[in-house]
Amino acid sequence: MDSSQTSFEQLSILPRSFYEAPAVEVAPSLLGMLLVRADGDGVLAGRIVETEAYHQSDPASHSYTGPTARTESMFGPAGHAYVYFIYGMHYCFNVVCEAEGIGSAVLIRAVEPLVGVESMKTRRAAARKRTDLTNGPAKLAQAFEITRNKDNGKDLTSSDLRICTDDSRRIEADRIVRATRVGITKATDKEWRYYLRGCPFVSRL
DNA sequence: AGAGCGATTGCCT
DNA sequence: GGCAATCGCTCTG
Repeated sequence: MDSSQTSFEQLSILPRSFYEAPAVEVAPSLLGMLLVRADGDGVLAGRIVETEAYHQSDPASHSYTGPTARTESMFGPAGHAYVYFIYGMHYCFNVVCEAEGIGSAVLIRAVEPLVGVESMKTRRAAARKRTDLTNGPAKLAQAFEITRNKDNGKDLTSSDLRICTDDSRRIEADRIVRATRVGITKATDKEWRYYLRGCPFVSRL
């Protein structure tokens, strides 16, 4: 897709009602939306191209065994961030879904880098190509400087970390691929991963 | 109190 | 394609 045509003056932040739905519905709806970090250091933006849904009834989900100190924000109100630390070195970013008290979220697995690419490169030393900048959950967290301390629990409708819509670019339903999730060992049969067909910024085909 | 593990990544063969 | 890195959280004793 041609990213240079994006007009950031037309962006509007997704309302909380967008997230107050089952994660399996929010996950494909998020494809094509823009993840934006806008703080004192400048603006970073990327188009969401790959997501995964997680739910309380799902053995692969962090919320499966009920709320803990680690997963508290996943049970919080919709439209907030759930950021977790994994493998001793990586952060992953989720958006919380459904009503407060229900452990439901969508993992953002990949975005197409659009704005602040040079800034992202300074944090992603291992990335040799633009497609390696944000094609994985921990990679995009590093590129957008998303950490648990800084961002866990943040309200995505009213903070420096936002998800916006760009109305002119609705994703056609036949461009969305549904597949099994990546990296999990339980409930591997569930097809709760969604990505844009043929998109080079997806973590894995 | 301590062992084991994980919604990953990058380097090596 | 295989595997080490690295540590907070969870579970067990």
